[in-house]
Amino acid sequence: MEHRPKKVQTSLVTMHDVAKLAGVSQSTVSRVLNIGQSQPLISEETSERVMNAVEQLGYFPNLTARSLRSQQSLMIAMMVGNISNPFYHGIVQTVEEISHYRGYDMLIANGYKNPEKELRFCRALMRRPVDGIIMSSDFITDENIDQLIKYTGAAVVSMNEYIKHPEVDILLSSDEGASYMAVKWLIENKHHRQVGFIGIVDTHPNGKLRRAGYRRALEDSDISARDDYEQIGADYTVEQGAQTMRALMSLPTPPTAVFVCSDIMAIGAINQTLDMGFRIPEDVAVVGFDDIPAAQFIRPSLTTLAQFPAEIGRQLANALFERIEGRYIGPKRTFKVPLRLVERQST
Amino acid sequence: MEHRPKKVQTSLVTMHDVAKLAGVSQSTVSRVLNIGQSQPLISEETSERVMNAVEQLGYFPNLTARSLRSQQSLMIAMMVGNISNPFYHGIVQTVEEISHYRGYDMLIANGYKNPEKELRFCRALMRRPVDGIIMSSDFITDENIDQLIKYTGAAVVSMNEYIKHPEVDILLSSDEGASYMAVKWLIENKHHRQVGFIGIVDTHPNGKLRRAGYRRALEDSDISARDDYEQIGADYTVEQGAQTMRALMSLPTPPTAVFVCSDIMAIGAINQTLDMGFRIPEDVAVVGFDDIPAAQFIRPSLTTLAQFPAEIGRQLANALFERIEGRYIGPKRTFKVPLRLVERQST
DNA sequence: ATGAAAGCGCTAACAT
DNA sequence: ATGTTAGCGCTTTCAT
Repeated sequence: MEHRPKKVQTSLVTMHDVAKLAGVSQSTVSRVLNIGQSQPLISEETSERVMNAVEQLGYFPNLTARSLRSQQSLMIAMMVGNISNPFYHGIVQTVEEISHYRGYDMLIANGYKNPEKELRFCRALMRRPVDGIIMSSDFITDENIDQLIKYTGAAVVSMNEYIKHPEVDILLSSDEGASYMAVKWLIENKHHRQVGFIGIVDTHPNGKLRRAGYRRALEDSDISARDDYEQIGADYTVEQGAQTMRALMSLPTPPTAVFVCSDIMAIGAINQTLDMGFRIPEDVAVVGFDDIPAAQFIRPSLTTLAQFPAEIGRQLANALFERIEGRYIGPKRTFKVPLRLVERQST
Repeated sequence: MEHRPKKVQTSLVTMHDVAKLAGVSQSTVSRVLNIGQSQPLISEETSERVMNAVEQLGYFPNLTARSLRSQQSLMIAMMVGNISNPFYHGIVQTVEEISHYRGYDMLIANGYKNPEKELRFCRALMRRPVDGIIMSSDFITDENIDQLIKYTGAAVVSMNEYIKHPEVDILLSSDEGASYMAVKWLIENKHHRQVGFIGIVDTHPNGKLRRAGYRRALEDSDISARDDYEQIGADYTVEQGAQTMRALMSLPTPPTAVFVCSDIMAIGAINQTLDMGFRIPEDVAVVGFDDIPAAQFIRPSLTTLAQFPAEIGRQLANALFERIEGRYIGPKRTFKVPLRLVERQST
């Protein structure tokens, strides 16, 4: 932080240079360049002279100056949980595409389920106001968001149900419904009656929903839930998947199908099952959740609930830009994106 | 782009407000806040009064204004090939961490091997100057970079050998050396003499290096290269891996080991081999390149050459900040990061 | 040690 | 239709 050399350099060519070359005033140059925004009209001729000068000098407008003056940054910020989680890839890509299309750049940060990092993100945006914010957070509070909105005027969209701020749109995957669908499908289309479940501790909000869907599907099919068919892992890891599956398959009457609330755990479960000498799907069918890339690579490939990342990204970006551009002004909206079952070899 | 509502809102609290509350001039507030940078000294008392006012008003410095004035953005930009490529995850994370630590935010974009997108990235940075740029590009030319540097004064670091600009540091993985090491290891430690190779068309620069390493290892071991042992895929896909492996294993004397220049292809190759009734590693050993997450998940798990993403990120960020902060001023430097062989079940 | 003032490059209200 | 002018919030001379 110390030795920062003072850059004397400043923009090589400014509106002033363009104006001089074109023989007009600087504000005329601004008008020509920002045409269409309820500006007074510009004569064909000046407009052309200006554009020529722009071309000739290789002029680029300075967005920093523009932002300072117009209180509009042409930037959006996005915080994801962890960019190495494949779930975010399609979302980030779609948001990026839409943002670029609209002329916005994208600032990005990882939250890492770390309160410090998440707060740092907020603080960064208090100092460098952006026009819109998309976040997937675990610790950011409604008050943090409120401060952000009040101070910077940014539009905010969240991917987390726990955010209740009245001006923040929420976008969710329908985890409960998708789980219900998958389990129902195992029962009705694949004729399983002994369906096990591998979940995740309740501190993880999605875990609860996915388990709820599983239970509802059993109930709806008049299958009584068995405690020993519900295994709960400590975290989303291959090892936890293997361990919980071992418990399940060591039961006197092991399930004939298992719904696993995450692909990573499902992969651990599959490898464990094969190691124990069972066949998949003949002895036991396995369904995962997320459709990570590896789901197609493993053998047997994994039947799983796939997100629609592009759709999620599209809805996030749309909701955000509706607010940024003033096409929607109003209270919190909640959007749900469905999932689809991708049938592969494990069922 | 049309309906943008005019934000009248401006920073809620500015240096002026702080100054007024503290009973000092605005420039004094600035001095207090930017202490240490060859500023004249400030009296204990004023300093304290100012800090109190800052606290009391909840003041945040406006980085946009600061940037405009100081010609320093406290932002770095990073372009990766494709954020869904796991290769970049650790790199991005490390760069982010170091940047945040130094007080910089990170703008990000995907190049997608698309000339348009890559150019868009450059154009965006001409308008919104950042202090440093890290890029992994395929089409950006030395002239593009030169323009960027001349116009914005940004420091630039590249992950691509083809960039020859005299002020751009280059960071490379030692693909040739790593390939050599892996093949040599197959020959010497695993006693293979018939080692096949699955590569990628020469338009992909890494492909060339990985093949070169393979050939050099054979030569060094006095094994004559066989044309039919070298299969070249059209792209990095599971399908191409399977197809090329089928060709290899259909040979009258198939290789007893195959070095595949990418994990994705290696996974295709493994599944194909198993489908053909061969055992791995008993009939044929397989080594991949990259160590993507799925390499651990598949069965048999994949022996592969692993990048050191954190190390790559660290070196990229260090080189960049050395230039940004003026701790290094001078010509292009080239850094190499080694890889390591991760032995798993496929060998 | 502190204040006054200039100006970074731009937009927009106000003139003409 | 175009020019003049006043800032946006900050850093940094230049005074004192």
